[in-house]
Amino acid sequence: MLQNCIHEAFIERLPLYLSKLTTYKENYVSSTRLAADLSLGDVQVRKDLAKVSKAGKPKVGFLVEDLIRDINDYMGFNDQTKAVIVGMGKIGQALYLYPGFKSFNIHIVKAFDINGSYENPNGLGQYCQNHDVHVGIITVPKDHAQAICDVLVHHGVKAIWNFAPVRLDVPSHVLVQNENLAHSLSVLIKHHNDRRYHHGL
Amino acid sequence: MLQNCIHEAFIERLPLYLSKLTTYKENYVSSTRLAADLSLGDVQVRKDLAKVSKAGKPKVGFLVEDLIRDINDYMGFNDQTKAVIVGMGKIGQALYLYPGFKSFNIHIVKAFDINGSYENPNGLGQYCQNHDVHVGIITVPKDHAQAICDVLVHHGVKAIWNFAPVRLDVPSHVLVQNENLAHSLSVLIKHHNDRRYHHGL
DNA sequence: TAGATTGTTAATCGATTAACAATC
DNA sequence: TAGATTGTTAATCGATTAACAATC
Repeated sequence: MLQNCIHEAFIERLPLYLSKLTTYKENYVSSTRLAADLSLGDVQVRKDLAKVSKAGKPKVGFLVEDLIRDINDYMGFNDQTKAVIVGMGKIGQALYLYPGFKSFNIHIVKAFDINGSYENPNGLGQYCQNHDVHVGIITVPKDHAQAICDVLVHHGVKAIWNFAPVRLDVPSHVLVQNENLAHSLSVLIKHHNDRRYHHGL
Repeated sequence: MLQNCIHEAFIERLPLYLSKLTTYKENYVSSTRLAADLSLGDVQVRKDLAKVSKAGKPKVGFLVEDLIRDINDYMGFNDQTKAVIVGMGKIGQALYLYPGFKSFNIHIVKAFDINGSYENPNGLGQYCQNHDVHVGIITVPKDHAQAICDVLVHHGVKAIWNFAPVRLDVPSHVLVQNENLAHSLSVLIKHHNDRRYHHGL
Protein backbone atom coordinates (compact mmCIF):
# COMPACT_ATOMS: atom_id res chain seq x y z
CA MET A 1 0.00 0.00 0.00
CA LEU A 2 1.88 3.02 -1.30
CA GLN A 3 0.71 6.44 -0.12
CA ASN A 4 1.01 9.63 -2.15
CA CYS A 5 1.66 7.83 -5.39
CA ILE A 6 0.02 6.49 -8.53
CA HIS A 7 0.07 2.76 -8.79
CA GLU A 8 1.63 1.44 -11.98
CA ALA A 9 1.48 -2.31 -12.03
CA PHE A 10 4.22 -2.90 -14.54
CA ILE A 11 6.86 -1.19 -12.39
CA GLU A 12 6.47 -3.92 -9.81
CA ARG A 13 7.42 -6.51 -12.40
CA LEU A 14 10.69 -4.84 -13.37
CA PRO A 15 12.64 -5.97 -10.29
CA LEU A 16 11.31 -9.43 -11.01
CA TYR A 17 12.67 -9.32 -14.55
CA LEU A 18 15.94 -7.95 -13.27
CA SER A 19 16.42 -10.73 -10.74
CA LYS A 20 15.56 -13.43 -13.23
CA LEU A 21 17.68 -11.97 -16.02
CA THR A 22 20.82 -12.09 -13.91
CA THR A 23 20.42 -15.85 -13.62
CA TYR A 24 20.68 -16.51 -17.35
CA LYS A 25 23.95 -17.71 -18.76
CA GLU A 26 22.87 -17.30 -22.39
CA ASN A 27 23.43 -14.04 -24.23
CA TYR A 28 19.89 -13.87 -25.54
CA VAL A 29 16.52 -14.65 -24.00
CA SER A 30 13.08 -14.66 -25.59
CA SER A 31 10.13 -12.93 -23.97
CA THR A 32 8.37 -16.29 -24.11
CA ARG A 33 11.08 -17.90 -22.03
CA LEU A 34 11.25 -15.07 -19.51
CA ALA A 35 7.46 -15.10 -19.21
CA ALA A 36 7.34 -18.84 -18.61
CA ASP A 37 10.07 -18.63 -15.98
CA LEU A 38 8.07 -16.01 -14.10
CA SER A 39 4.60 -17.45 -14.70
CA LEU A 40 3.55 -14.36 -16.65
CA GLY A 41 2.03 -13.85 -20.08
CA ASP A 42 4.46 -13.46 -22.95
CA VAL A 43 2.65 -10.46 -24.43
CA GLN A 44 2.73 -8.76 -21.08
CA VAL A 45 6.46 -9.29 -20.78
CA ARG A 46 7.03 -7.95 -24.29
CA LYS A 47 4.95 -4.86 -23.57
CA ASP A 48 6.79 -4.24 -20.34
CA LEU A 49 10.17 -4.58 -21.96
CA ALA A 50 9.13 -2.30 -24.82
CA LYS A 51 8.48 0.46 -22.30
CA VAL A 52 11.99 0.41 -20.92
CA SER A 53 14.28 -1.02 -23.54
CA LYS A 54 15.04 -1.25 -27.25
CA ALA A 55 13.50 -3.74 -29.63
CA GLY A 56 14.30 -7.41 -29.47
CA LYS A 57 15.25 -9.42 -32.51
CA PRO A 58 12.67 -11.65 -34.14
CA LYS A 59 13.58 -15.31 -33.83
CA VAL A 60 16.35 -14.51 -31.34
CA GLY A 61 14.90 -12.53 -28.50
CA PHE A 62 16.49 -9.87 -26.33
CA LEU A 63 20.11 -9.34 -25.44
CA VAL A 64 20.21 -10.11 -21.73
CA GLU A 65 22.87 -7.59 -20.80
CA ASP A 66 21.05 -4.80 -22.62
CA LEU A 67 17.84 -5.58 -20.79
CA ILE A 68 19.59 -5.57 -17.44
CA ARG A 69 21.26 -2.26 -18.22
CA ASP A 70 18.06 -0.65 -19.48
CA ILE A 71 15.92 -1.79 -16.56
CA ASN A 72 18.56 -0.56 -14.15
CA ASP A 73 18.60 2.76 -16.00
CA TYR A 74 14.84 3.05 -15.93
CA MET A 75 14.57 2.21 -12.26
CA GLY A 76 17.49 4.45 -11.36
CA PHE A 77 19.53 1.68 -9.80
CA ASN A 78 22.81 2.85 -11.27
CA ASP A 79 23.14 5.47 -8.58
CA GLN A 80 23.52 4.06 -5.12
CA THR A 81 20.61 4.71 -2.78
CA LYS A 82 21.47 5.33 0.83
CA ALA A 83 18.99 4.39 3.54
CA VAL A 84 18.86 4.46 7.31
CA ILE A 85 16.99 2.00 9.45
CA VAL A 86 15.48 2.81 12.83
CA GLY A 87 14.50 0.14 15.32
CA MET A 88 16.79 -2.87 15.57
CA GLY A 89 14.43 -5.51 16.81
CA LYS A 90 14.32 -8.79 14.95
CA ILE A 91 12.84 -7.31 11.79
CA GLY A 92 15.28 -4.44 11.84
CA GLN A 93 18.20 -6.82 12.23
CA ALA A 94 16.90 -9.06 9.48
CA LEU A 95 16.67 -6.17 7.04
CA TYR A 96 20.00 -4.71 8.10
CA LEU A 97 21.78 -7.98 7.44
CA TYR A 98 19.80 -8.90 4.33
CA PRO A 99 22.20 -9.20 1.38
CA GLY A 100 19.49 -8.87 -1.31
CA PHE A 101 19.42 -5.08 -1.40
CA LYS A 102 22.87 -4.94 -2.92
CA SER A 103 21.68 -6.02 -6.34
CA PHE A 104 19.53 -2.91 -6.51
CA ASN A 105 22.41 -0.74 -5.34
CA ILE A 106 20.66 -0.03 -2.07
CA HIS A 107 22.92 0.53 0.91
CA ILE A 108 21.67 0.72 4.49
CA VAL A 109 24.31 3.09 5.78
CA LYS A 110 23.38 3.28 9.44
CA ALA A 111 21.20 1.51 11.99
CA PHE A 112 19.61 3.30 14.94
CA ASP A 113 18.24 1.96 18.20
CA ILE A 114 18.14 3.04 21.83
CA ASN A 115 19.48 -0.38 22.79
CA GLY A 116 22.52 -2.37 21.80
CA SER A 117 25.53 -1.18 19.92
CA TYR A 118 23.59 0.83 17.35
CA GLU A 119 23.60 4.57 16.79
CA ASN A 120 21.56 6.55 19.26
CA PRO A 121 18.35 7.85 17.66
CA ASN A 122 19.13 11.30 19.05
CA GLY A 123 21.54 11.68 16.19
CA LEU A 124 19.13 10.41 13.55
CA GLY A 125 18.04 13.72 12.05
CA GLN A 126 21.52 15.18 12.02
CA TYR A 127 22.88 12.07 10.35
CA CYS A 128 20.31 12.07 7.56
CA GLN A 129 20.93 15.72 6.89
CA ASN A 130 24.72 15.49 6.90
CA HIS A 131 24.83 12.42 4.71
CA ASP A 132 22.04 13.28 2.28
CA VAL A 133 19.95 10.26 3.17
CA HIS A 134 16.53 10.38 1.55
CA VAL A 135 15.20 6.93 2.38
CA GLY A 136 14.24 5.74 5.84
CA ILE A 137 13.13 2.33 7.09
CA ILE A 138 10.96 2.34 10.19
CA THR A 139 10.96 -0.86 12.24
CA VAL A 140 10.27 0.58 15.67
CA PRO A 141 7.28 -0.37 17.86
CA LYS A 142 4.13 1.30 16.63
CA ASP A 143 3.92 3.86 19.40
CA HIS A 144 7.22 5.39 18.35
CA ALA A 145 6.72 5.24 14.61
CA GLN A 146 5.13 8.66 14.11
CA ALA A 147 7.78 10.43 16.18
CA ILE A 148 10.60 8.79 14.23
CA CYS A 149 8.79 9.56 11.01
CA ASP A 150 8.56 13.23 11.94
CA VAL A 151 12.28 13.39 12.59
CA LEU A 152 13.06 11.72 9.28
CA VAL A 153 10.74 14.00 7.32
CA HIS A 154 12.02 17.08 9.07
CA HIS A 155 15.58 16.23 8.06
CA GLY A 156 15.07 15.60 4.40
CA VAL A 157 13.90 12.01 4.09
CA LYS A 158 11.50 11.73 1.17
CA ALA A 159 10.64 8.03 1.10
CA ILE A 160 9.70 5.87 4.06
CA TRP A 161 9.39 2.12 4.23
CA ASN A 162 7.17 1.56 7.22
CA PHE A 163 6.88 -1.76 9.02
CA ALA A 164 4.99 -0.36 12.00
CA PRO A 165 1.28 -1.18 11.86
CA VAL A 166 0.19 2.46 11.87
CA ARG A 167 -0.72 4.93 9.19
CA LEU A 168 1.93 7.64 9.21
CA ASP A 169 1.00 11.26 8.86
CA VAL A 170 3.30 12.86 6.31
CA PRO A 171 3.31 15.86 3.98
CA SER A 172 2.29 15.09 0.41
CA HIS A 173 5.82 15.26 -0.96
CA VAL A 174 6.84 12.26 1.15
CA LEU A 175 6.23 8.72 -0.06
CA VAL A 176 5.23 6.07 2.43
CA GLN A 177 5.23 2.39 1.63
CA ASN A 178 3.43 0.47 4.36
CA GLU A 179 4.57 -3.08 4.76
CA ASN A 180 2.22 -5.05 6.93
CA LEU A 181 3.33 -8.64 7.12
CA ALA A 182 0.25 -9.79 9.02
CA HIS A 183 -1.96 -8.37 6.28
CA SER A 184 0.02 -10.14 3.58
CA LEU A 185 -0.27 -13.50 5.29
CA SER A 186 -3.94 -12.96 6.06
CA VAL A 187 -4.68 -12.37 2.36
CA LEU A 188 -2.90 -15.60 1.46
CA ILE A 189 -4.99 -17.42 4.04
CA LYS A 190 -8.19 -15.94 2.67
CA HIS A 191 -7.37 -17.29 -0.79
CA HIS A 192 -6.49 -20.60 0.76
CA ASN A 193 -9.80 -20.69 2.64
CA ASP A 194 -11.68 -20.00 -0.57
CA ARG A 195 -10.13 -23.03 -2.17
CA ARG A 196 -10.85 -25.34 0.72
CA TYR A 197 -14.49 -24.39 0.47
CA HIS A 198 -14.45 -24.78 -3.29
CA HIS A 199 -13.01 -28.25 -3.13
CA GLY A 200 -15.39 -29.22 -0.40
CA LEU A 201 -12.96 -29.86 2.42
CA MET B 1 3.06 -11.74 -6.30
CA LEU B 2 0.59 -14.56 -5.71
CA GLN B 3 0.93 -17.68 -7.87
CA ASN B 4 -1.96 -19.91 -8.88
CA CYS B 5 -4.61 -17.38 -7.95
CA ILE B 6 -6.80 -14.63 -9.35
CA HIS B 7 -5.95 -11.21 -8.03
CA GLU B 8 -8.88 -9.39 -6.45
CA ALA B 9 -7.80 -5.98 -5.32
CA PHE B 10 -10.52 -5.38 -2.79
CA ILE B 11 -9.57 -8.41 -0.70
CA GLU B 12 -6.29 -6.76 0.12
CA ARG B 13 -8.14 -3.84 1.64
CA LEU B 14 -10.21 -5.95 4.03
CA PRO B 15 -7.41 -6.58 6.55
CA LEU B 16 -6.77 -2.85 6.41
CA TYR B 17 -10.39 -2.12 7.30
CA LEU B 18 -10.27 -4.74 10.01
CA SER B 19 -7.20 -3.27 11.65
CA LYS B 20 -8.56 0.24 11.54
CA LEU B 21 -12.04 -0.70 12.75
CA THR B 22 -10.67 -2.25 15.93
CA THR B 23 -9.21 1.13 16.88
CA TYR B 24 -12.54 2.92 16.98
CA LYS B 25 -14.18 3.54 20.31
CA GLU B 26 -17.47 4.73 18.80
CA ASN B 27 -20.27 2.29 18.01
CA TYR B 28 -20.81 3.64 14.52
CA VAL B 29 -18.46 4.78 11.80
CA SER B 30 -19.23 6.34 8.43
CA SER B 31 -17.61 5.10 5.25
CA THR B 32 -16.39 8.65 4.74
CA ARG B 33 -14.54 8.58 8.02
CA LEU B 34 -13.05 5.14 7.46
CA ALA B 35 -11.99 6.16 3.96
CA ALA B 36 -10.31 9.32 5.19
CA ASP B 37 -8.48 7.44 7.93
CA LEU B 38 -7.07 5.04 5.36
CA SER B 39 -6.48 7.54 2.55
CA LEU B 40 -9.01 5.78 0.31
CA GLY B 41 -12.05 6.94 -1.64
CA ASP B 42 -15.34 6.87 0.22
CA VAL B 43 -17.24 5.23 -2.63
CA GLN B 44 -14.62 2.53 -2.81
CA VAL B 45 -14.95 1.81 0.87
CA ARG B 46 -18.74 1.65 0.60
CA LYS B 47 -18.55 -0.74 -2.31
CA ASP B 48 -16.08 -2.95 -0.52
CA LEU B 49 -18.20 -3.07 2.62
CA ALA B 50 -21.33 -3.80 0.58
CA LYS B 51 -19.65 -6.94 -0.72
CA VAL B 52 -19.07 -8.40 2.71
CA SER B 53 -21.56 -6.85 5.10
CA LYS B 54 -25.11 -5.59 5.53
CA ALA B 55 -26.30 -2.13 4.69
CA GLY B 56 -25.22 0.85 6.70
CA LYS B 57 -27.67 3.43 7.98
CA PRO B 58 -28.00 6.73 6.18
CA LYS B 59 -26.87 9.63 8.33
CA VAL B 60 -25.32 7.24 10.87
CA GLY B 61 -22.94 4.92 9.12
CA PHE B 62 -22.02 1.33 9.91
CA LEU B 63 -22.11 -0.51 13.19
CA VAL B 64 -18.43 -1.13 13.92
CA GLU B 65 -18.84 -4.48 15.62
CA ASP B 66 -20.99 -5.81 12.78
CA LEU B 67 -18.39 -4.81 10.23
CA ILE B 68 -15.63 -6.48 12.20
CA ARG B 69 -17.66 -9.66 12.53
CA ASP B 70 -18.67 -9.72 8.87
CA ILE B 71 -15.17 -9.09 7.55
CA ASN B 72 -13.82 -11.81 9.84
CA ASP B 73 -16.53 -14.13 8.54
CA TYR B 74 -15.78 -13.31 4.95
CA MET B 75 -12.04 -13.76 5.36
CA GLY B 76 -12.47 -16.90 7.40
CA PHE B 77 -10.60 -15.57 10.41
CA ASN B 78 -12.99 -17.08 12.92
CA ASP B 79 -11.32 -20.43 12.58
CA GLN B 80 -7.75 -20.50 13.76
CA THR B 81 -5.16 -21.03 11.05
CA LYS B 82 -2.14 -23.08 11.98
CA ALA B 83 1.17 -22.45 10.25
CA VAL B 84 4.69 -23.79 10.49
CA ILE B 85 7.81 -21.78 9.80
CA VAL B 86 11.03 -23.23 8.43
CA GLY B 87 14.33 -21.40 8.69
CA MET B 88 14.98 -19.50 11.88
CA GLY B 89 17.41 -16.89 10.71
CA LYS B 90 16.65 -13.28 11.55
CA ILE B 91 13.56 -13.06 9.35
CA GLY B 92 12.26 -16.35 10.65
CA GLN B 93 12.74 -15.23 14.24
CA ALA B 94 11.09 -11.91 13.53
CA LEU B 95 8.01 -13.56 12.07
CA TYR B 96 7.89 -16.21 14.77
CA LEU B 97 7.86 -13.58 17.50
CA TYR B 98 5.62 -11.11 15.67
CA PRO B 99 2.47 -10.54 17.72
CA GLY B 100 0.43 -9.10 14.83
CA PHE B 101 -0.76 -12.42 13.44
CA LYS B 102 -2.92 -13.04 16.46
CA SER B 103 -5.57 -10.55 15.40
CA PHE B 104 -6.18 -12.63 12.30
CA ASN B 105 -6.32 -15.80 14.35
CA ILE B 106 -3.12 -17.06 12.80
CA HIS B 107 -0.96 -19.24 15.02
CA ILE B 108 2.57 -20.31 14.13
CA VAL B 109 2.54 -23.63 15.90
CA LYS B 110 6.10 -24.80 15.32
CA ALA B 111 9.45 -23.45 14.14
CA PHE B 112 12.01 -25.60 12.33
CA ASP B 113 15.72 -25.13 11.84
CA ILE B 114 18.81 -27.32 11.72
CA ASN B 115 20.45 -25.00 14.23
CA GLY B 116 19.49 -23.77 17.66
CA SER B 117 16.76 -25.06 19.88
CA TYR B 118 14.17 -25.39 17.14
CA GLU B 119 12.54 -28.54 15.80
CA ASN B 120 14.68 -30.56 13.45
CA PRO B 121 13.47 -30.23 9.86
CA ASN B 122 13.60 -34.01 9.53
CA GLY B 123 10.32 -34.07 11.37
CA LEU B 124 8.71 -31.31 9.29
CA GLY B 125 6.57 -33.44 7.00
CA GLN B 126 5.40 -35.74 9.75
CA TYR B 127 4.47 -32.79 11.93
CA CYS B 128 2.40 -31.09 9.24
CA GLN B 129 0.57 -34.28 8.50
CA ASN B 130 -0.13 -35.19 12.11
CA HIS B 131 -1.30 -31.73 13.05
CA ASP B 132 -3.24 -30.85 9.91
CA VAL B 133 -1.11 -27.85 9.10
CA HIS B 134 -1.95 -26.38 5.71
CA VAL B 135 0.11 -23.21 5.74
CA GLY B 136 3.89 -23.05 5.60
CA ILE B 137 6.30 -20.15 5.85
CA ILE B 138 9.63 -20.57 4.12
CA THR B 139 12.48 -18.43 5.42
CA VAL B 140 15.41 -20.69 4.61
CA PRO B 141 18.36 -19.72 2.37
CA LYS B 142 17.36 -19.86 -1.27
CA ASP B 143 19.27 -23.06 -2.06
CA HIS B 144 17.14 -25.02 0.38
CA ALA B 145 13.78 -23.45 -0.41
CA GLN B 146 12.64 -25.87 -3.10
CA ALA B 147 13.51 -28.93 -1.04
CA ILE B 148 11.59 -27.61 1.97
CA CYS B 149 8.73 -26.65 -0.31
CA ASP B 150 8.57 -30.19 -1.69
CA VAL B 151 8.36 -31.64 1.80
CA LEU B 152 5.58 -29.23 2.76
CA VAL B 153 3.57 -29.90 -0.38
CA HIS B 154 4.05 -33.65 -0.07
CA HIS B 155 2.62 -33.57 3.43
CA GLY B 156 -0.51 -31.61 2.82
CA VAL B 157 0.49 -27.95 2.95
CA LYS B 158 -1.67 -25.98 0.52
CA ALA B 159 -0.46 -22.41 0.98
CA ILE B 160 3.12 -21.23 1.14
CA TRP B 161 4.44 -17.85 2.14
CA ASN B 162 7.86 -17.75 0.56
CA PHE B 163 10.59 -15.32 1.61
CA ALA B 164 13.35 -17.04 -0.33
CA PRO B 165 14.22 -15.18 -3.54
CA VAL B 166 13.40 -18.11 -5.80
CA ARG B 167 10.35 -19.15 -7.77
CA LEU B 168 9.04 -22.33 -6.22
CA ASP B 169 7.82 -25.16 -8.37
CA VAL B 170 4.50 -26.39 -7.01
CA PRO B 171 1.44 -28.24 -8.29
CA SER B 172 -1.45 -26.01 -9.31
CA HIS B 173 -3.51 -26.74 -6.20
CA VAL B 174 -0.87 -25.09 -4.02
CA LEU B 175 -0.83 -21.33 -3.48
CA VAL B 176 2.47 -19.54 -3.27
CA GLN B 177 2.81 -15.98 -2.07
CA ASN B 178 6.28 -14.69 -2.84
CA GLU B 179 7.48 -12.00 -0.50
CA ASN B 180 10.58 -10.30 -1.81
CA LEU B 181 11.57 -7.48 0.48
CA ALA B 182 14.31 -6.20 -1.79
CA HIS B 183 11.80 -5.88 -4.62
CA SER B 184 9.39 -3.94 -2.42
CA LEU B 185 12.03 -1.46 -1.38
CA SER B 186 13.33 -1.13 -4.90
CA VAL B 187 9.87 -0.16 -6.15
CA LEU B 188 9.61 2.51 -3.47
CA ILE B 189 12.98 3.85 -4.54
CA LYS B 190 11.91 3.95 -8.18
CA HIS B 191 8.92 6.10 -7.28
CA HIS B 192 11.17 8.27 -5.18
CA ASN B 193 13.62 8.66 -8.05
CA ASP B 194 10.80 9.72 -10.37
CA ARG B 195 9.88 12.51 -8.01
CA ARG B 196 13.41 13.77 -7.63
CA TYR B 197 13.65 14.07 -11.37
CA HIS B 198 10.24 15.71 -11.57
CA HIS B 199 11.10 18.34 -9.01
CA GLY B 200 14.43 18.98 -10.61
CA LEU B 201 16.74 17.92 -7.83
C1' DT C 1 -38.06 19.26 6.74
C1' DA C 2 -33.08 19.55 5.53
C1' DG C 3 -28.99 17.31 5.36
C1' DA C 4 -25.80 13.74 5.93
C1' DT C 5 -24.99 9.49 4.55
C1' DT C 6 -26.18 5.55 2.10
C1' DG C 7 -26.39 2.30 -2.26
C1' DT C 8 -26.44 1.99 -7.33
C1' DT C 9 -26.01 2.98 -12.14
C1' DA C 10 -23.24 4.70 -15.71
C1' DA C 11 -18.81 6.54 -17.25
C1' DT C 12 -14.02 6.38 -17.05
C1' DC C 13 -9.77 4.59 -16.69
C1' DG C 14 -6.05 1.38 -16.95
C1' DA C 15 -4.29 -3.09 -17.39
C1' DT C 16 -4.47 -7.45 -19.61
C1' DT C 17 -5.35 -10.45 -23.34
C1' DA C 18 -6.30 -11.79 -28.15
C1' DA C 19 -5.42 -11.41 -32.86
C1' DC C 20 -2.41 -10.43 -36.29
C1' DA C 21 0.98 -8.23 -39.18
C1' DA C 22 6.10 -7.50 -39.41
C1' DT C 23 10.75 -9.27 -39.33
C1' DC C 24 14.96 -11.76 -39.40
C1' DT D 1 11.67 -20.18 -47.73
C1' DA D 2 9.40 -21.48 -43.32
C1' DG D 3 9.07 -20.61 -38.74
C1' DA D 4 9.96 -18.52 -34.49
C1' DT D 5 9.72 -14.48 -32.41
C1' DT D 6 8.83 -9.77 -32.42
C1' DG D 7 5.72 -5.31 -31.93
C1' DT D 8 1.09 -3.27 -32.37
C1' DT D 9 -3.77 -2.66 -32.79
C1' DA D 10 -8.17 -3.77 -31.14
C1' DA D 11 -11.06 -6.18 -27.77
C1' DT D 12 -11.82 -7.51 -23.23
C1' DC D 13 -11.84 -7.29 -18.61
C1' DG D 14 -11.93 -5.41 -14.07
C1' DA D 15 -11.41 -1.78 -10.96
C1' DT D 16 -12.17 2.95 -9.86
C1' DT D 17 -14.60 7.15 -10.01
C1' DA D 18 -18.49 10.30 -10.92
C1' DA D 19 -23.17 11.31 -10.69
C1' DC D 20 -27.28 10.76 -8.53
C1' DA D 21 -31.31 8.77 -6.41
C1' DA D 22 -32.79 6.70 -1.90
C1' DT D 23 -33.17 6.86 3.06
C1' DC D 24 -33.40 7.96 7.83
